[in-house]
Amino acid sequence: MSETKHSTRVTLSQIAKRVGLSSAAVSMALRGHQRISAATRQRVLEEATRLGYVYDRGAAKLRTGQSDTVGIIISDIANGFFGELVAGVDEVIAETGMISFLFNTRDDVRRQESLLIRLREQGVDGMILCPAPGTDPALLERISAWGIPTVQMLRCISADQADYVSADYRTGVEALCEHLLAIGHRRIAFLGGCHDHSATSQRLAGFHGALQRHGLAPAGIIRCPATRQAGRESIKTLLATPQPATAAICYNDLIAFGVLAGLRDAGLVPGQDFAVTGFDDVEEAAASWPPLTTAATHPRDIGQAAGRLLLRRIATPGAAPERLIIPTEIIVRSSCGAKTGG
Amino acid sequence: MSETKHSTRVTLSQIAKRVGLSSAAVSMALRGHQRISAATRQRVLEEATRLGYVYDRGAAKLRTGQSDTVGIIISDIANGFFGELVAGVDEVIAETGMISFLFNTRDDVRRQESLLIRLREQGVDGMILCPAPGTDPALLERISAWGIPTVQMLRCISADQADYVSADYRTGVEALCEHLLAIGHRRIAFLGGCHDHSATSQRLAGFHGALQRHGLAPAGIIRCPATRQAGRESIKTLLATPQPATAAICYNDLIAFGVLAGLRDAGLVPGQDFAVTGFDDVEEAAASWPPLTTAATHPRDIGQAAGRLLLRRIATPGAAPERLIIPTEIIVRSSCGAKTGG
DNA sequence: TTGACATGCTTAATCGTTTAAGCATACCGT
DNA sequence: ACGGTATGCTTAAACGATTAAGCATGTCAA
Repeated sequence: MSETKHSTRVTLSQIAKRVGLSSAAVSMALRGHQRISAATRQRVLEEATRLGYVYDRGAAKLRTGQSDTVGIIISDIANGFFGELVAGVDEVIAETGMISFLFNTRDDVRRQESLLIRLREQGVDGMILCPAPGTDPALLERISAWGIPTVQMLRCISADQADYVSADYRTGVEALCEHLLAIGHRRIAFLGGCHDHSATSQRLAGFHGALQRHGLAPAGIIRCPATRQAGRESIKTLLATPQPATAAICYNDLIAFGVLAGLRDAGLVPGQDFAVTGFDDVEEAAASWPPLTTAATHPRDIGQAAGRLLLRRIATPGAAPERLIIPTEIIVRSSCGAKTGG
Repeated sequence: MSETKHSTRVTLSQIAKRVGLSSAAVSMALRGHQRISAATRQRVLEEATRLGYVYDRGAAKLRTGQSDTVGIIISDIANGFFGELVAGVDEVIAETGMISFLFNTRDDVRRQESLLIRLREQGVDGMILCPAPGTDPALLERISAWGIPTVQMLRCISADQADYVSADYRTGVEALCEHLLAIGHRRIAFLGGCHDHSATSQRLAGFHGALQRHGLAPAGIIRCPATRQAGRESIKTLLATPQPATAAICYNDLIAFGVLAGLRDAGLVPGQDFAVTGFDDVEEAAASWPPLTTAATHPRDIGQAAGRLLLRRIATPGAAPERLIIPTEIIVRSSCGAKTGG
């Protein structure tokens, strides 16, 4: 309760002195090395807790080269979707006794760059990266030259050079589009995805694919940031066109929520006068007004998969890059509600 | 481009060898020590980048005892409110060249405990802690014995033992309650706050204070987790009571959103048949349906304040604990809309 | 009795950086 | 010419852990 002295760390050799051993023996005892007798081990453990010993991971890392630490770099913690994602990664990582540090680029490439440098200096054993839009295509080469095992998550710079885990954006958007077509819509727009990255282009591929199969053209593609506010403004722009769309497929749920608000601003009833779909199925989607038709992306599963892939990569750095696409399911709610006709 | 060798780190002494200096001189040169000539410094810098030198923070920490690292422990990254909060902390911390590691307890005390231990082993220079409900009251004593400067954020175990930054929950709820009273409500309930911690009790104090001033009693207090879903269910429980309330003050915006949905489930029009207020003013509050009356808590400001307080604490560990309460402002929107009468 | 081998430890080196102390050399005023 | 001081480095010892190699013992089979 009062034995600990401030400002001076308890070390292995202090324990060693008290129990009459070498610090090497103490180190082995604490880690359960089999060449140390059970009795000795017991004495060491007791003395360690008595003195208030704290393992110095920095010192250990210097010697072993392993930090038991991985970095997770994501673009936006404020987006609830990422909360689940990170929780998924963390479950898997924590199980092995490693710990995951979380960092937020806010989709700023410069910030991403400085975080990467910092992680490298810290000597993490691996990284999970959700690359910011505008990331230098050569980044993966650079990272691989650094020798840090890395998994790309949600967005990929190149799936040939590093592992990659994501949701099946293409098929998800395709299914949403098919649904809108099935209930009679012919003028469908796509909203969102302000930067070019894989997560955007895959969605657009699904969008175009579905339309082409029906011999239709997009009724508008408006790029905007993935925020509520941007969605709210985009829908106004869309409605101001000569022959406005009757339905919009949004980049994600956040934008869709904005669109719902924007429609009400314009005096329209979402789901009745205009159909809206989102993407991700965040918690709010079921409770919004009207409830949102969307594609569920299972962020926790994606996170877990990314974590497992990273662990595998750390264990066997040489293996060929893997690519894991987690299926999505569309969930029909009333935001795409009644068929509106043409 | 191809000079770097894998698996073998470039060190100070390698640079030293190439430029014909001691590793000590190289260390000083890289850090801009004034006793090293400009010419030497230049040569060292060039050789360092040529060899692809990477600073080893672990090794430096071992020697200096400083990690230039702080830990932020929060309860729920999935809550958008925390995103801003963390961004605020980070701005202030990053400015000094330090870096902040983010961790998520998910309001689990056991997880919080293991994170704290891990941060201690990592040797962070300081922590910002948003304690999980049910945290041992003796925790602050323990941490202070560890000698790690710590700032409590949003929730406090004890404001006498460590710095504390928070929003003015009491006054905020009081103002919301006064507003509801002013527009005619007499039966007002409080929803949310499932665990006992300061952030809950302060809100309840504001609630009771305002009611008592008008000689009224609460029309119900329902405890529930701070989630949309919980809000949606709580309002049903509330409406099922004999003489149901006509207005509800919710613990935070998330719960309020749930309540809005729950009211619609019950066939009521929120803001017209029943008044609802939230807390925090998250982005969604302005765009929800109906827009939410709430108290703005300025999470970014709180984060910045916490960051600054931590820096001060690291600089002067001996100073008396500070307590900083950031004011809130109520924002009236239509969710508490028309006076409903009694 | 002897060699082989297992057991339970110790010794000493090492990871990469920082820093106090020391040591030349040059420069300056007197 | 001489003490004093500033400049620009070097030497060597840390920081706290891990680990390869070594060294006493004890045990056991032949």
